[in-house]
Amino acid sequence: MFSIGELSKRTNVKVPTIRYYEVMGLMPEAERTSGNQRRYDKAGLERLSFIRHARDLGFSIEAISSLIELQEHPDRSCEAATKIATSQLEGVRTKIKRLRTLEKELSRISKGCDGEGVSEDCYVLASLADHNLCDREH
Amino acid sequence: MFSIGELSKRTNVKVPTIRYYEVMGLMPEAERTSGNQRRYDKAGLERLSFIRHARDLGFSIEAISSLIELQEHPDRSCEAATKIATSQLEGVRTKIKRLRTLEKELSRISKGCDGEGVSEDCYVLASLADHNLCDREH
DNA sequence: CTTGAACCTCTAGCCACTAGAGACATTACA
DNA sequence: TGTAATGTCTCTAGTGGCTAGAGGTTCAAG
Repeated sequence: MFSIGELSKRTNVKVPTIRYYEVMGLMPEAERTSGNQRRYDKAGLERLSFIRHARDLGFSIEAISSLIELQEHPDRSCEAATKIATSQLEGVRTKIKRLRTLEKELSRISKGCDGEGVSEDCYVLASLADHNLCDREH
Repeated sequence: MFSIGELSKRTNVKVPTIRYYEVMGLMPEAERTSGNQRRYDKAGLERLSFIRHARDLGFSIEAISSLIELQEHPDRSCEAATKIATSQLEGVRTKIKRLRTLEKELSRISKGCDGEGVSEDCYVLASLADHNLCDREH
């Protein structure tokens, strides 16, 4: 049995965040000492590691909620869990695509100003002011 | 002179968002009709297009604030504006890197379950539970 | 038994909006 | 000119995923 601070150290999740996960229903309500402090065991540690890992991979609290429910009702869980993971993957790929477009545009804009000294007409500002100067949609 | 709704249509920025930009100091306080409704002219339209475009490129409200200030004091604005754009570009590149790592990991995890039928041990859930199953850090 | 660190609950703040309530203004048409 | 529909006004509160701080209690070491 260990305290919330111990749990925090072992998982690299901050103390208030652990309490937040409890409020959100991701962490079960912890056992308490006579003085009302939370105590955790191995199960708590594993649960929090799971949450942490999933958050690191960008899963929302809601998605993690579903995944935890699936863990607890293992019939058919695999299919459903894969679906959640796949949709997460799709989201990530979409974000990457979008960011790549932004990257191209921003690097074009940033480079515009650099060397040559038409100093009273900033290319960065001009580009932002006029979408027509852009190479592509974003 | 046109209304906030007109401006909204022309820029694809929602009406409450325009008001929000005014509160945040990105949009100047608009002229008002005798009945207290906002009226805009070409300058307002251009300003909002600028903001919209910058937001689309992921600039924060704060960064846009700085860019607008630079627009209004054009001495040395180019250098400073380029700095802001470059830092934005850096941020975007960092995000892309991170997301690529996630993508690899998620696609590995999602594929784990698909075909073969070890149905009582879901690979998605197992992977999330145990970071050691991961290929790399994230 | 005392001290100091860790813990408790509660509230508010972050960003960039978005939604909704309830009241007033404008506009199109009869 | 009357009226009805639509647009606009301000204000407050909610979103997600935490984070910070106040003010108080409990625990563990010496």
